[in-house]
Amino acid sequence: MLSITEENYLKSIYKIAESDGIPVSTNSVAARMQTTAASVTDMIKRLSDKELLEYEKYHGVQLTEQGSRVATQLIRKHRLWEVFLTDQLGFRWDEVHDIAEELEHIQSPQLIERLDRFLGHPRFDPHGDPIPDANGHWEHRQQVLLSELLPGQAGIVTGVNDHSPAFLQYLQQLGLTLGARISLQETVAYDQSLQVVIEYGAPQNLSDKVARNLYVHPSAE
Amino acid sequence: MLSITEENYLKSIYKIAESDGIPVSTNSVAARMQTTAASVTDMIKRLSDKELLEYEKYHGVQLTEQGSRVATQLIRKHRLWEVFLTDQLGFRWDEVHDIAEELEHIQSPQLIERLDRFLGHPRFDPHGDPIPDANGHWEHRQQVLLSELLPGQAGIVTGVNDHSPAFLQYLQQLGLTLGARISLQETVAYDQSLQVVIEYGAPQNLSDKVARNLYVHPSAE
DNA sequence: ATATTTTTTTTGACTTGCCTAAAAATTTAT
DNA sequence: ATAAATTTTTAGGCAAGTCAAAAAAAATAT
Ligand SMILES: [Mn+2]
Ligand SMILES: [Mn+2]
Ligand SMILES: [Mn+2]
Ligand SMILES: [Mn+2]
Repeated sequence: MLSITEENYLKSIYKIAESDGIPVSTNSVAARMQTTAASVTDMIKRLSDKELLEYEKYHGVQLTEQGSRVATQLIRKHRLWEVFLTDQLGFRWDEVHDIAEELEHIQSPQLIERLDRFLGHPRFDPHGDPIPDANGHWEHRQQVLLSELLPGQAGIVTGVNDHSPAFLQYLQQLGLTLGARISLQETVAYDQSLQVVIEYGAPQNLSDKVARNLYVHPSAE
Repeated sequence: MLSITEENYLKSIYKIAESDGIPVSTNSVAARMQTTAASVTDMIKRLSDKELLEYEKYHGVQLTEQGSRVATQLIRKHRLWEVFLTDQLGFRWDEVHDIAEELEHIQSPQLIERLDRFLGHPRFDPHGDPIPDANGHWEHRQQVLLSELLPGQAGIVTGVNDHSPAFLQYLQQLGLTLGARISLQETVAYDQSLQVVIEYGAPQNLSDKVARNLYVHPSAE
């Protein structure tokens, strides 16, 4: 059985590999885990001994099949609990991450399968992220960053790139929650900001920072 | 913030004090926690430093106000999660203890208050044990052990003294779940076993061991 | 090609939580 | 009251996980 710490390392390495590619560097893990490179080297050796990752000194790590499976199951648990927290307990989407960060470590395959059934086998979490099934597979949704839309195009909000409470709260305030419709009128050359219409409201301006952190499913316009 | 281990010690000490009285001995804690007396002495010192209990060398410990509060809130969380697992996820009463043993350590007062509301503010857990409220108070129910009933008396099952899966499964099989009616016909002097009628069925014999581990609310006959 | 900077590993040390074995204190029996 | 048994503490040590500082390797700049 793995410790909570070991599980968190595996999940971090998995996510870094997903976004930055492999191999995963010691420093990138240290940054994400808010710890030191020395601690990471230490843990990497232990996880390597347990055959959860492959480690070549000075050249980073790569999860093994087994390590990947642990990571995706953690992600499955994390996202299912997030659905529970929002849909059943009424938490807002910006409040659930930290709690799910703890709940994901509860050890009971039975619990998670029953929770999944209870929730109606949701395929996406409250932030639009896909929920892996018991075999580690998930649905890939066609989506692009808002910043990639062309003027005149519209889209349905499907997810976020930045999961910080600050960003999520701001989106909520703008009405840019999952499923909301947004259409792009024009881009402002000066600062890459966008002129958009949210749910047929009054036109307004969104920064490029917002646009680069919001996923939409392009729809007809 | 307390570690999971520290929390488990506090809960154990609280429960021992509840059943055996104070002060709580080092050995009794070691037995309940399945560890050694040396480890307990070690932890006791740490908890004493944190003012969660009062410790007099060689004379056992006693929880402080603060230590008691931590313990009752853990019990509250444990029992609320047990209700969730049985009522919402469909677990049997003999399956929930170990999972709740982990869930009780999730750190989020908001979570537990929302869970409580979601469950409809239950006052008893699936084993008939009372659930402390946010202030650490709970309802005291009038109940006696089945072994204390007199021949001719009847009662409604309200709880168990032994929480082991084996006992709970056996009770289930007998139909002796919470709310079931049981009437005592006579006691057998030879082995203290009881001749009983469960829910108006055929008379049958129950060992004194069962009788000493089942709580009933005496009712008219 | 060499020097400089950055990244990674090693070393030594600390805390938490655990253990066994030995010593000390307390309780029980005689 | 003393001896024996039991309980508790102390001592010394181990594994996990952490850190700061020093050393080594790799990457980058000149
Ligand atoms: Mn986590
Ligand atoms: Mn999420
Ligand atoms: Mn516990
Ligand atoms: Mn219970």
